[in-house]
Amino acid sequence: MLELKHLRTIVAITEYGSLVLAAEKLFLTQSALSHQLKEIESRLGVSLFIRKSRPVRLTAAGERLLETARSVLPIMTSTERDMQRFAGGEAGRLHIAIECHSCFDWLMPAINQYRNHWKDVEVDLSTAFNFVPLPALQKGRLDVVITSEPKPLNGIHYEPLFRFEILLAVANTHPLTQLERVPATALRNETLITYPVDQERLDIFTQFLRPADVEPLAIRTAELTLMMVQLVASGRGVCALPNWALAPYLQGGHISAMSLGETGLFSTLYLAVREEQLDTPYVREFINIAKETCFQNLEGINVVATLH
Amino acid sequence: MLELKHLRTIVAITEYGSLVLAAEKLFLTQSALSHQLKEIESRLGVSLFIRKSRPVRLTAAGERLLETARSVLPIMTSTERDMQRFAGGEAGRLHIAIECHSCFDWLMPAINQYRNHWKDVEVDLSTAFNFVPLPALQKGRLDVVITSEPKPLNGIHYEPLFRFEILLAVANTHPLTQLERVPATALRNETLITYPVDQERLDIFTQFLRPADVEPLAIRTAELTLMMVQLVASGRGVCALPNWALAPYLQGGHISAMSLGETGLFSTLYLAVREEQLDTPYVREFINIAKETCFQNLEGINVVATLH
DNA sequence: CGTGAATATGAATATAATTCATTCTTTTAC
DNA sequence: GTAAAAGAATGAATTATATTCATATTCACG
Repeated sequence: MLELKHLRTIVAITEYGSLVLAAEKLFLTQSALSHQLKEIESRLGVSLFIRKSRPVRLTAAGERLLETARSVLPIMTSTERDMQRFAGGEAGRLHIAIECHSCFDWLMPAINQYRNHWKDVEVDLSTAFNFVPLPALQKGRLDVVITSEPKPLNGIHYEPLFRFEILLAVANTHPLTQLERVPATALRNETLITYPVDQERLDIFTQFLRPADVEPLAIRTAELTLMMVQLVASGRGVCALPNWALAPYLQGGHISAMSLGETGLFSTLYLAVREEQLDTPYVREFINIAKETCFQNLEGINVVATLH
Repeated sequence: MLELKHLRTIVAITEYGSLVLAAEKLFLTQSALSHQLKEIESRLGVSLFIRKSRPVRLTAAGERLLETARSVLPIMTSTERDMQRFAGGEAGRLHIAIECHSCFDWLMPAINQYRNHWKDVEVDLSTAFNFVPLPALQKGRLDVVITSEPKPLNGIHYEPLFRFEILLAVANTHPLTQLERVPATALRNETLITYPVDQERLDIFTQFLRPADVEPLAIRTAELTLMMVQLVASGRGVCALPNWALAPYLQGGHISAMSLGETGLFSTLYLAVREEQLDTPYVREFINIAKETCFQNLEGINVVATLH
């Protein structure tokens, strides 16, 4: 019934005091305004202006409508401004999911830095361990997925972040430290400590143990990298971790990192986004910051990583 | 650009989860809604819903728009409800002007009583002594005028309230109290006390002194009836007042009230409104309450009034 | 991978808004 | 008080916008 058009009309007429002037400001003819006013007055069953006087004056009902206009129109203006932000890619939603558990370590600082510059972007990070993140990305429930398995999917773009080696962490006192490289078979006698996620998602299984048809002696899980490292240090098992996740703990001297297999077990981390979002400024910028942060975190790590 | 229609659409779609259902609730076809949505999305340059999923889900921009809808639509609803009140004559404006100075005495209680039952009517009382009230009534700047001169005017209805006598108040000790009735000429030797308004508006001049071509010895003014009475009581002049205004002061025994001229000076008080408003409930009711209040105030006064 | 339900699309139609040309009303200035 | 000027209202014609109908396309789910 009532439309914003009418509110704008009411405001213009009261502000300029005549239909002629108001019409001009609204880029309409006086006739259009007169028709419009007549129409809404008859629909509402009230008269809004007293035209017998110049400048035209509001009736009581008109005053009430003006009051509404004054509270509603600014809201609409600011809404439209926000829409422009969304349209211009300055504002948006960034629901991020990580498949790779240790990614927290470098992603959190990246997100914090990003937030400082993109206040109008609603960032949300979920550890997507109980749903499949890539279809969710496709359907728009997610906006960014950090993954090491770039399954080709319609409309999904994978941005490579960095290549890293998955190393086996063992206690310094462990007999395995005597070897140059660790073969899959060596794990038959070890307790393997992993994050509490599906084995499908762990490269150590999919890329290393399964191809060699090896099962470790036992498997136990830990939530945090630190916990895993402590378990390893106290000789209760071994664990496979990305070089960059392991690096800080190697200084302590309690654990060693060793390459897996003949060639080492390597993987690449990708940042997946929908192709349509690739040129959106706020997404583009997130990708840039993510990459930068990776480089900073990886500086000097490769050296450590190849040590054991 | 944005219209309320769009806000209503957003709300309906999020509420019902599909265009089909939402369209039904909005009394539109699914096609209409799809076109509308597409249109506004392209105008804003953002997409508002993700249609690839069922139920359809809001994008970040859509969320923002929904937030606006939730704050704006209730305002509009309550505005429309108020418009209905205005249309139904339950709400309105009652700017009242009194030409007759002593009318305060009975009008104030009337207004107070009226206000209790008509909360949505904005009542305003102005003592219109520096502008001509009837043209203002015609043009809608006023809504009610209390006057004793029912000048026939286009579109103005005069509702008679009551007939009253204008009496001359004199001190009990005054020689005039010896006369049966006071002729105009008797005022040649008197100081006449009046309200501080134009003589045109005072019946004592227009109906009594001027026709007899008499000017009083002196004229002085007082704002309030009480002050006039006190001046009269202390012998500093005489004054002409409506019988009902004078009545309360006659008990005191310091002043007397006397008829003017051979037949007495009578006048009728009218309540003037615009004809178009005559059937509006809130105006009609004001007229009724005004009349009732008059009757109550006048009960028993006629007796006193004819005394001196 | 097919089926049913939902959404999108294009052309036709219906509705609503706007303009043009003119008349009626109010204000102002003489 | 009246005429001129400015503003507002009106009606018909026009234009723009919204809606529908018929149909194609897409998506969810088995």
